[in-house]
Amino acid sequence: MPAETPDLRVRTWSPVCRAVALLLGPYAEVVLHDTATDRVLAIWNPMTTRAPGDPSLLGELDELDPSAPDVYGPYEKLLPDGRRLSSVSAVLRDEAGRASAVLCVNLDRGPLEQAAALLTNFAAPTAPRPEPLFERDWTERMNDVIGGHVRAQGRPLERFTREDRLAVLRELDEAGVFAVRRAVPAVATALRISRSTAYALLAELKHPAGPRKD
Amino acid sequence: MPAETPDLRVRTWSPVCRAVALLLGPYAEVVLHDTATDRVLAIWNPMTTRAPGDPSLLGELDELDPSAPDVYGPYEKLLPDGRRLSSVSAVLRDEAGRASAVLCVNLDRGPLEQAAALLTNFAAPTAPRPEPLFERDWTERMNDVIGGHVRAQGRPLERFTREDRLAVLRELDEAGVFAVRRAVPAVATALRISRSTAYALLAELKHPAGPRKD
DNA sequence: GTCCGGCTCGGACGCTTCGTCCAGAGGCTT
DNA sequence: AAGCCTCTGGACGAAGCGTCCGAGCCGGAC
Repeated sequence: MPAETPDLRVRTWSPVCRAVALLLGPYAEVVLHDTATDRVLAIWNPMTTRAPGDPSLLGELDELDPSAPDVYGPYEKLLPDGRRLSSVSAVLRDEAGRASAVLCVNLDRGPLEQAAALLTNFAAPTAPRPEPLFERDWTERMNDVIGGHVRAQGRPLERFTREDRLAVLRELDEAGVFAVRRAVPAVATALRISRSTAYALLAELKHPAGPRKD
Repeated sequence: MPAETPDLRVRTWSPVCRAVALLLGPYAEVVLHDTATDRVLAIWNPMTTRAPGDPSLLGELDELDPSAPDVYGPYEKLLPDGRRLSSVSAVLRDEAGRASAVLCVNLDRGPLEQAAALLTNFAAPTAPRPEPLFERDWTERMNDVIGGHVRAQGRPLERFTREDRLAVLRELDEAGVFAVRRAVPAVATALRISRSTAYALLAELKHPAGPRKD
């Protein structure tokens, strides 16, 4: 993606990144992270709006521990718009063996799962869903709830109605998500609304005597 | 399948049976049962060795009950060779409205399930999640952890040593409890220590190069 | 077109909570 | 007694929280 960058790491790994991005078509993004600054170095085929320079948000990969593995995953990630990703990460090292970057490949499993669901549901006996839905941290829960509504409404996040957002916030509130620090701004961002609007909608939930009319 | 039969029912329903058998390819069989004799009237695309005249083996469909539905299923059937079928049945009636035959369509779900498994397993996550983080009412969790240590140490809360408190705080921290608003003062109270001490101990956890000496 | 009501937005404000620091008060051992 | 360690309440700046306001952006009514 970047025209020409003076960064040696980008020049070194760019070909393989481009190749992977090309192979996995539109359903995978490839991200190169800077371990030192914890920011995005370069990104190919981005699925979100992340751009070089943005914070990476990937936890510390403990590259100081020599016994730590170089490759992680595949593990699951959830996007606010409901897409489910399979992600792998690799620690990239320079000639001296020092970790200098982290490569992440995020594959959208949505289309595959959709096809699989189509097949399993085709003429299937009406059976209860074996979905355990185990515990995750609140950020995952948030993406889960939002994604669930996206799928349920069949609407992309940008075309959510006011009621959709209210429903999402109600569910998250009942799940106790807003007891967590910094949860409100995070949810607002994920919902693509401003912090102000988020608080306004939340107030409306506790305060049904709002300006709403039916 | 049958060449020409004098049976009115077979002549009546044969076209739709042939059509369904054709549509569902090699993976479905269509069977027409005689309700009176409980025997196979005709069969298209058979998956087993059943032939016209064989006993139907289909359970009582209770066609005497006028409130019983006309269509059953889809329900699951198992074949001796392990194939899993999805089956639907329909009660067929003559002009007078009397049940005269039962149509069964048996679809082999095996190939579909195989394909579905292939898709779901493609690039599926194998690692759980690196984050064990928070969920469930944290106040309950807190009491749980503290109570566990009290029992494990056999010491009442007032006689806890510094290390005991450190251990409790470490466990709660790893459980992500302190991501919750107002959690630190609450834990401090529960541990019978001051807010200051709680923060001091927490700082010591993150900063093992503290004033501690051993 | 103009107006208007509803909604969202960013920015700003005051208040609460967070996390740190410090001086003092015990309680150990020596 | 002194020295050392730890806990404590109080105080502080920084950060986060929640509310409010004026400005823009529609979409419908006129």
